[in-house]
Amino acid sequence: MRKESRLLIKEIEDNFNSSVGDGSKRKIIENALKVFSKKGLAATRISDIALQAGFSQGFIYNHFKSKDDIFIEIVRLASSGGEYAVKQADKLNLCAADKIFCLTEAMLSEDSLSMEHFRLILLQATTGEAIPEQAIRIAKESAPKPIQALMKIIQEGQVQGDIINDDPIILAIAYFSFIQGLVITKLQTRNKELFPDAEMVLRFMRKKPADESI
Amino acid sequence: MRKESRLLIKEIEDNFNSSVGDGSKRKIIENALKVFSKKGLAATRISDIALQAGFSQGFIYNHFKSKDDIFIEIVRLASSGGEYAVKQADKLNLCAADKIFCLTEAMLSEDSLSMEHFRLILLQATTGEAIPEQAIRIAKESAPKPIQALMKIIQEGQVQGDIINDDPIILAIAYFSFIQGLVITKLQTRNKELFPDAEMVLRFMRKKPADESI
DNA sequence: GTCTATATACCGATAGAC
DNA sequence: GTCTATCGGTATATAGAC
Repeated sequence: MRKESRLLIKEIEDNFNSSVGDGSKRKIIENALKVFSKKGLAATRISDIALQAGFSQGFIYNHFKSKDDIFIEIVRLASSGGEYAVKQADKLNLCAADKIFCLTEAMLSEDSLSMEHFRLILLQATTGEAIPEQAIRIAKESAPKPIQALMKIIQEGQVQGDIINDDPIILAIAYFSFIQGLVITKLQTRNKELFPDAEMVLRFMRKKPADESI
Repeated sequence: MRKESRLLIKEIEDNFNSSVGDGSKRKIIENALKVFSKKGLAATRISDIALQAGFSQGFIYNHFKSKDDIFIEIVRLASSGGEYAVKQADKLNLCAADKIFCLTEAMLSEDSLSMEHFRLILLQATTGEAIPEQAIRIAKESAPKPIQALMKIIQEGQVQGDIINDDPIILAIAYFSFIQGLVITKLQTRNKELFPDAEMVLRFMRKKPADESI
């Protein structure tokens, strides 16, 4: 993995850590994130979260009004995370194609745990119907932002001649769909060897397969 | 869309229709499929299914032992569907790359409704934890089958010189991940114009971008 | 600040009517 | 074959103890 990718991962995790607050509330959110991403909103019990966080069931209600309330808070966090990752990638001192390469390595990395959970939460928030109205609204409103940010990098890459001259929006949508699917697959199989790398992923938008030495 | 893709869609839908049985039980399954794929197992109420199917709540229990029982039945149907689609694509009288092209068009088509729902159900069955043990087992056991079937076509394409000489398993995994992600994106946005086509999707495994006229 | 105990409501499943 | 009524279990959220 490139050193810039590692930097990116660290920045993403740091951003998560600083967004999530402190004290008991932080503990609740961190653990709720894990449980929600595994079981989904409807199937997780407040007692699951409490147990995982090391508190009693009733204690959760000192910090949150309801289960939905916790979920909405997490969706809010997750919604800002995606855009942040792309923006940080854009700040790297690399050509556009390499910025996207590092973003991809970061997003597919085993170490981007918060990223992985976030994508699952947003998945639930946008595909499910048994989700608080407010969570759906937040997720839908923020969905275009990472796409917009990536579009900008893609256009830069098209000018530089590394990226295919298709509609940048469609390329960006294809990109995040691919990443989404890969994260899900990784979660399902937990097989680290038989897994596509960033090089393969980016081939669908690269003009020349660059140099086929992997 | 190619005519072979339309044929494929028809075969997939027919296969679904003939697998699902008849009478009231069929009505329950068809409607449970819709509700489950939207809300997830935990969040759907038996009454949701009953309402959607036009029956009373208690009537469901004349045909199924429990809510889990319905879900397991659907997972069973979904599990056979994916492999069937790939096998049918393989029977098309085309070169390997074109078989995969048609498979892709079929899977991304608006008309492959059963396919879309199936993927969502399998997604739940493999990523969720609050899922009946039997459903997880069925889903996990069947997961490698479409991959195996696609691998065979990919290898054929590599011999024919149309597909990149990467590990066929990894290419197949990447392919289904991509499709999975795209189906989810399509469901989230419902925007038919700004959407990648089969040509773009397949670029990551094509040796030559063939002829770049789209 | 944290836990225990409880009320309130809801849902899955059953039993029995038509 | 289909529906209505109901029981029992379980989870959320509250209230009050320590």
